[in-house]
Amino acid sequence: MTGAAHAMSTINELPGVLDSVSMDDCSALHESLRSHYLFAGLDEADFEQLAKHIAPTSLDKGEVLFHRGDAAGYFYFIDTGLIELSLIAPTGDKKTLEVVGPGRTFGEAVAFMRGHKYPVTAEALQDSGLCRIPNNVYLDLIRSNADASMRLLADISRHLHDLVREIGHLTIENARARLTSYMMDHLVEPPVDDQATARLDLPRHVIASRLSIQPETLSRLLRNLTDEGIVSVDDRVVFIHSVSRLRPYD
Amino acid sequence: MTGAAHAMSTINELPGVLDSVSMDDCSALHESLRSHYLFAGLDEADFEQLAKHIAPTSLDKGEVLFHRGDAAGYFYFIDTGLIELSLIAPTGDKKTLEVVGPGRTFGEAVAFMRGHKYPVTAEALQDSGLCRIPNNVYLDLIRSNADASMRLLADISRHLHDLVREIGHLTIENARARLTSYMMDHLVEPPVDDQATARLDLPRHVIASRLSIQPETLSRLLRNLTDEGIVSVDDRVVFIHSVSRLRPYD
DNA sequence: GGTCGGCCTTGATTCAGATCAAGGACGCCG
DNA sequence: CGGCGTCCTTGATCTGAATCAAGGCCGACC
Repeated sequence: MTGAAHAMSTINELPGVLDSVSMDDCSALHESLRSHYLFAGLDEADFEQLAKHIAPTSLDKGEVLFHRGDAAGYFYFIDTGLIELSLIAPTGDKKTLEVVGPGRTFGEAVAFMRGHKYPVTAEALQDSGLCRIPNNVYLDLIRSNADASMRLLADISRHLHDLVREIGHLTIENARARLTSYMMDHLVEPPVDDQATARLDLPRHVIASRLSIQPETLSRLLRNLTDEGIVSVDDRVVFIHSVSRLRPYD
Repeated sequence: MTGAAHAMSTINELPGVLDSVSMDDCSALHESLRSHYLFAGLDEADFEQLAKHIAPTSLDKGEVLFHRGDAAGYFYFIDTGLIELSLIAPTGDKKTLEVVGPGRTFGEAVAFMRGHKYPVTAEALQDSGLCRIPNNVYLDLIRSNADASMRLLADISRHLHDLVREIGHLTIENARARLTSYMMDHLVEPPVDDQATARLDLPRHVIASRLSIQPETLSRLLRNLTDEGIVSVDDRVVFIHSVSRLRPYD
C-alpha cells in the first residue's frame, strides 16, 4: 500500500515516487527531499505516503508557476533552477521578495491562510525542476506528528523573521546600505583581514528589484563604491577591499 | 492538579490564575484568555496548567517591555492598553511595524527562532495590562496537541501574510496610497453609498511611523485630500466623501 | 491667569532616487 | 561577418518626500 499500484508500470524500484524522472535522478531527488528540514521529522512510512502524492514539475525560464491571488493547493521543493517570488504592482512594476534555489521549499506557509491564496507570484528565472507537494496531504501527516509540526513552525517563523528584517532594510536603510548589506549576505566565504569576495549571481535587474531600487541606481551605486576604492567589480564578482569601509556602522 | 496548590492562599476560586489581580478582573481576564485563538484548542486541564505560569504585567505609558535583540522567553497577551512593536535605527529613527491592542497577543512567533531574540522592540503607547506567557510551557502543551499547533501555525502564517502585504505597500505604493489604504483598514463601518468614516485613533506621529513617512508628510497629505474635497478631517475622525476618489485603483 | 512644553501644521529648501534618454558591450543567429 | 536583441552603464533632469525652520494650538501645572 505504498504506491506500488502506481509504480507497477515502471521498472523503478522506488515505489511510486516521481515515476517520470530517470532512476538515478529520482533516487538522488528522493534523498534530497527526504533530508529536507520539513520532511526530516517524518518517519519512513509517512514519508513514502507523502511521496506518492508528490508530482515533478518542470518550468521553462520566464514561465510563471502561479500568480499572486491564485488558489494555493500545493507547495514546492526546488530540485534544480531558480524561482523568483515577487509582488507585482498594477502598473507592472515588480518587487522581488526572494529568489529561491535548489534544496529549498516555497509556498508552505500558504496552506494555513484563510482563502488559501498565494500572496506572491512565482516565476522561473531559469529552466527549473520542482516537486509539487499537496498541502492537504502534508498537513494530514504533520497533524499526527509533533516533531514535524515544530519543524514547520520553525520554518515559517524564520520566514517571518526574514520579512521583519526586510522591512527594517526598506525603512531604516537607504539604497546604498541595502546593497552593501546584500553583498555581505552573499560572501563566498567569511571576511579575512577586512577583505572579502561577494558573488552577485543574479541578473542586475533582479538584484535591483530585490533591493527595491532601479537598475540604473544599482549601477551607479556600484560605480560609486568602485570610485571610492571600496570594491572592485568584475562582472558578477565583487571584491571588497575594506569590509569596514563598506559597512561603517556594523 | 490544576494549580490549586498555588491558589490555596487566596480566596480566588479560579485556581492559581493571576492571583494578584482582583477577582472580577481576574475571571474576566481568564475568560478572555481562554477564548483567545491560541488557547481555544487547549483542553481545560492543559489550559489550567498553562494558567499557573501566566504572570500579569503592567506597563506605564512610554515604558519599554523589551528591546530588539533581547532574549525572548515569553510572549504576551494584552488585556488593556496599546503596545507598539517597532524597529529602531542606529540613528534613533523608529519604524512602527504594528500597534497591538486588547485581546491580541504578540511575540509568539519568536519562540521558534534560533537565538530566541525578539526581532522588534515593544513599547507601551498607553498604560497597559498584559499577561506574560512562558514560551516553553506553551510549547510543551502544543507539542501534544495537534489542534493547538495548527492554530499557532495559522496565527503565524497570518502574520507572515501581513508582512508580505506591508512590503507590498512600502515598495509599490507611494505615501498617499499607503495613507488611504490605512484609512480603509480603519473604517468605523463598511462604506455605504461610496462614503465612509475612518478613525485615526493614534497620535499622528505613530500613524506616520506606521506608514513609514514623516509627521509633516502625513499632515500635508491630509491637507491635500481635504483641499481636493475627498475627505473632511475632524481631529481623529476622517469622513470620506468619496471612497472611489480616495482609492481610484481599487 | 500665565507660561511652559507637547504635538501638530505650514512653508521653504534640499536631496535621494526615479525617470527619461542615449549610448555601449556582448552573445546569438542568419 | 554583420546585424540585432538584451542587458548594462552613463548622463541629464525631475520629483516625492525628507529636512530645516517657524509658528499655532492646547492642556497641564505653577
